[in-house]
Amino acid sequence: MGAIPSTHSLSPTPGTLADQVFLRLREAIVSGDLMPGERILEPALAARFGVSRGPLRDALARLAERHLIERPVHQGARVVTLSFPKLIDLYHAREALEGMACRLAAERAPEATLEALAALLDEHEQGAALHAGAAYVQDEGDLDFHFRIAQASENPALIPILCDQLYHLMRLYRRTFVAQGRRSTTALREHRAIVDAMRERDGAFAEQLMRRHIAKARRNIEDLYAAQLRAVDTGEE
Amino acid sequence: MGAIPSTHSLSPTPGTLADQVFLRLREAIVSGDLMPGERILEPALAARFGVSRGPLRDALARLAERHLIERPVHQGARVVTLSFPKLIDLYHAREALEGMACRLAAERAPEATLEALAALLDEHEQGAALHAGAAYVQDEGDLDFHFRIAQASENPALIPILCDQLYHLMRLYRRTFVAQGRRSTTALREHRAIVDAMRERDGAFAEQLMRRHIAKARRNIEDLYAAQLRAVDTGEE
DNA sequence: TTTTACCGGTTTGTTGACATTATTGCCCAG
DNA sequence: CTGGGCAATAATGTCAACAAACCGGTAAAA
Repeated sequence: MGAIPSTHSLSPTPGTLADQVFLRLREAIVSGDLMPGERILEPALAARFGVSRGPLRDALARLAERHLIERPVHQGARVVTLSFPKLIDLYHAREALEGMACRLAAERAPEATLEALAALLDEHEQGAALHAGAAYVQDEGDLDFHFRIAQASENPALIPILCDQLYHLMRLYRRTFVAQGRRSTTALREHRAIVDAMRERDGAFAEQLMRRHIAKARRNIEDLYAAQLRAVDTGEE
Repeated sequence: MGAIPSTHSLSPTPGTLADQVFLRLREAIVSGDLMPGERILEPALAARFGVSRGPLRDALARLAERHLIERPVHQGARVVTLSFPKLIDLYHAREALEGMACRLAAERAPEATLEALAALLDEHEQGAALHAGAAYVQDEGDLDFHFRIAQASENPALIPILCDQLYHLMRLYRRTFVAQGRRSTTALREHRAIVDAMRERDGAFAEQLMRRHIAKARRNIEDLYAAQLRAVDTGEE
């Protein structure tokens, strides 16, 4: 459920080799198969993917452009290293971009798209009722919701930034900073309010709701992190 | 004055060959040396830059990731084609991102940075008085102002998007859609108001002012474009 | 006359090999 | 025993050559 339907599942010719390597490598990074900070050896990876270093380097150049890897000169490539401040920075960017995406979607998106969004929230509600506490699928569902709103904005300047860059970084961070506990039910309510505003075509209000929603999530993470720091500071380990 | 101080002008080793080709090629595209929509022949460009196709393809992969060129499979690379709707989309993205950058800069940036911003506006005022009507330097100055605010946000998620992606696309569009007439003096006043709010550390207000400033510029362009369309429609040519 | 198939030339995507640079292990001095 | 310098090793950046795919023109067929 969810994930990225960007490639329309064309099996015979998924494009060039470099494209395939790019996709597989990105998935390997985001899914945690390659750990953050881990060194990437070109010969080893090329052999693992069964291609030469040419297409691999092409893919590495693209991934570096999307900040999923870092490539200091003559020192090879490393998976990007994560940090809490960077995660907070990400949330600030999301607040601005997804707020605007929400406004544009509310103003422009066809009725059917907004209906589909509402239907998606129904699914999430049932999913939450069924296997309650399955934080992973909840998180994926949350990202899926935001992902679809970005696409509904129909703004080709916003969509790539959100869907091709920030979205994957978020998935990477979620795997690492597992924190963010029981916010799913209240988050679902906020999602409802956002979609309601969009269906009323109130772009300004929808933007405000989305921004508050993301800011709330950010503050939640900041609090959890601060508490964690305090526990480590005063306590054991 | 102006331009991008990203590379700290290190003459001996400006990095790898691919880096140099990337920078030169980006400049060639943004400066109009390579026209929008123009096909890019790899052997020809490689010869022109005096390198092999390897580093060139590396640079092409990066430029494609930044949406400065398009690379359909097996059909070579073309400089991105411009359109008026895309420009409007850009302005929406800028409104969101630069608004947030402005808020963060107002809250975080050191006092000296804000003073430097005010000083920059003084320069712009004198420049406008001196060679009044030199639209080119005014535009460059305007971009420089926005560029510096992005950096003052100190948010490594926002800065690359604005400074490495949108900024260069803006330069490219300004060369093509030359319109935007006498908005420089009123724009300068708006810049002043923004910096004033920042110096008062009023992040929310600074964000609002920046967003209105960019939205105003967008509407100005939209009006000019609509008028231009009407003239073509009813008139000659 | 228009459409379609073909074919040569060109370009791209890919590969393997070469030179330069960083990293690792080792040896020796302190 | 520890730390610094040095050589061997391995990796990166780059280049030139190969194979598959596209483009244009030509000619045959409807």
